Amino acid sequence: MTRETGRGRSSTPPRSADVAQLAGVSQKTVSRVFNDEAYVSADVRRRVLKAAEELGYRRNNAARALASGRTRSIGVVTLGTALYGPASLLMGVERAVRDTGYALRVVNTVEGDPTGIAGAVDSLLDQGVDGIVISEPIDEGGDGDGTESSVRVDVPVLVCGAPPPFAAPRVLAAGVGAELMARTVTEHLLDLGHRTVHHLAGPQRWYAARDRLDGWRAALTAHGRDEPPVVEGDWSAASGYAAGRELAADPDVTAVFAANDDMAIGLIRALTEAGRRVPEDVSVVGFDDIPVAAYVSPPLTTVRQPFDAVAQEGLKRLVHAIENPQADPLAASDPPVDLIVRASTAPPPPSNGRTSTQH
Amino acid sequence: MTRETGRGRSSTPPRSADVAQLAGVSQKTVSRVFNDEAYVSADVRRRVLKAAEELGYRRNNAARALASGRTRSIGVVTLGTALYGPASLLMGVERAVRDTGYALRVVNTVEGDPTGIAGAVDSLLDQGVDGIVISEPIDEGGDGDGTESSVRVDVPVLVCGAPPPFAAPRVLAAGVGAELMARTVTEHLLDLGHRTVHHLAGPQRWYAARDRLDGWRAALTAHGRDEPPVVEGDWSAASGYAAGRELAADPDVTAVFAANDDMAIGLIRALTEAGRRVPEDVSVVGFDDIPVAAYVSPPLTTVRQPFDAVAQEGLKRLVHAIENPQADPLAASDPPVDLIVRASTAPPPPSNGRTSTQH
DNA sequence: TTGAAAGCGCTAACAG
DNA sequence: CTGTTAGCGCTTTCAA
Repeated sequence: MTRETGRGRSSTPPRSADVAQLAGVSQKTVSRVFNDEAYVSADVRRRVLKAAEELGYRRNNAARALASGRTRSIGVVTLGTALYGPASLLMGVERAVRDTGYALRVVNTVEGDPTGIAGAVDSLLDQGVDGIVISEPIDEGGDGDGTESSVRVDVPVLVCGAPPPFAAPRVLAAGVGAELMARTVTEHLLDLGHRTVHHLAGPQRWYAARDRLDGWRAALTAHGRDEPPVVEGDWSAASGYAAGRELAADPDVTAVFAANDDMAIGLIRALTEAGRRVPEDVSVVGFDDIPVAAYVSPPLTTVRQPFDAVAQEGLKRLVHAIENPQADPLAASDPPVDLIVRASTAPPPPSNGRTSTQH
Repeated sequence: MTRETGRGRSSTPPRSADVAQLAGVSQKTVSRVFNDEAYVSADVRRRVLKAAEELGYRRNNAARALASGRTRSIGVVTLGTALYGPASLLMGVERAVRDTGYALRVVNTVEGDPTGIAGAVDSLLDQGVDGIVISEPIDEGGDGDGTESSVRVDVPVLVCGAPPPFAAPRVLAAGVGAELMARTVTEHLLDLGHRTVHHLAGPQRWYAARDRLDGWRAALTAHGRDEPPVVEGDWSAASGYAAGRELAADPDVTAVFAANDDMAIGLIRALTEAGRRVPEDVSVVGFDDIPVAAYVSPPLTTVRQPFDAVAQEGLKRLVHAIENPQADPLAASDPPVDLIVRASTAPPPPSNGRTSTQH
């Protein structure tokens, strides 16, 4: 266990004290230089940097965390799917976290784990993170079973598009704008002259799915239209296909808003197979703008979510909450809506709809 | 800064010493219990656990890392895309890491960062990880510019499907089986009677793209067929579309192997628009089996990569290397191939190919 | 089977 | 502008 006090290839990595010795300053001064603190003369700074370079010094984060009580890391809870939306959001979060200078730790909610998100948060807390992002919250229906209350979360939590899933003292909600987008696509369909719009929803445990449903409902209500029964899928193209077979049988269906592109594509396939043309007989819009959306047949009308912008703003607010525990949280702004009209939407067939533009 | 020595709501979280005091044992004994060390009587263990529970004790990982020199975390370098393949692999890695009991840290290679993967690795090293996974290596062409040599990587590195991108003493290569899969799909096309197979490749900086190209080439060579010029895309459906316009003009093209499904879909659209039917005139196969692959028109023949299996085995080997620095690395096994034949492939049109099955 | 002592490498107060 | 002195909460020896 001998540590060579001088330089030279030792088996253990160099410490700040080694750098200090080589630079002829105190250890604290090395710390100052690496933390960009004020009050270090340019000359000393240079000498320290040079010594550090020479030794190949890098700060020990464990020691930093222990001494300061902060890990400078943020944990994100994901759902462990490669679905385009969640995956894009995760990438946005990564970029945003990196911009803030924090490190990123990732935990999935485990498949069969009954503790779900709470369990994932717990494991993040075990690791010692300064803040938590729940990128794709789902409602685990845990009211009353105690799961929620057992975890004491004392770091700020950012939840993307949902109310707090458990009691934490400092929760920030990041609006992802899904509701407004859903409203917009529904209105796009209404504007084309459709009497009403059907909705192929995502699984309602997901808040992302609920937001879209809410937006759809709001649009119909605002325009005084009938609200047809909701069909619920599971985000998969297969479930969209299944729903499509049902909907194809109903001649009243002239417009469908699917909660994601995958389902929309399955839906279109089922409609087509049933002899209902898209968009001549039935208009379909999706959600997400997955990479192939413009190249399927027909090219899909859809909306694109501003994942990067949402993640960036959310993280700015989270970091603010971390670093200013007492201050009021920063306000959130509404992300922009990006409706992409392609060829899967059109006016309803003349036989079926009055062509009146009822505005 | 007073810390209440007893229990009670203190502002600072409880330490192992607090637990020890409450349980009436030494602090070291608490440590023993939480590390599942031998030589702790059942009675003591019980008491310690109870005290810990009561206090809401959780181990401080920073302190553990500092004292033991291990962070019990693994870092993964990703490319920051939501492409289905990379995203799926990342999710597989997360699951696999969690199974090993390590924590996961994620870093993207930054868009405009010239240091690329080396920079990402460096930042992981800064954070102090025990091992590194490079999930989607690309060739950054950095030979001679010194980028590679400057980083001293002293932890084991697992690279998925590529030779080591830089000199690190302990590098493991995880075969993802892409080459074999590419061979298999190419042979599938040959078996259908196509005289040769064109390849729409991915960007050749990606090793994943090179593997597929190699497999394609190997199949053609093994069967003594002509090797048509390679068209290179960028994974996007748009690039597949562009390539498709080119290929559609060439009547000799009867079968195309696209390096991913997105490009295949773009390609099919271009072919269709040019009047060449898929699969009657041209067969197309993709790669990845993205969620919508079965629902586009025509349903796409493709291969599915065993991301979870690859990640699991890779991580087992990485952890082995971390925990047994001296031992020989574990051997890798070949992942299985899962060819999914759907409706985008068929025998070549009679006008164009001799219908001989040349085996 | 248990405990005491000694750090791990850094930051946080204070002095100068 | 720079240095000194204490810890942060664990794991690691080494004893008992």
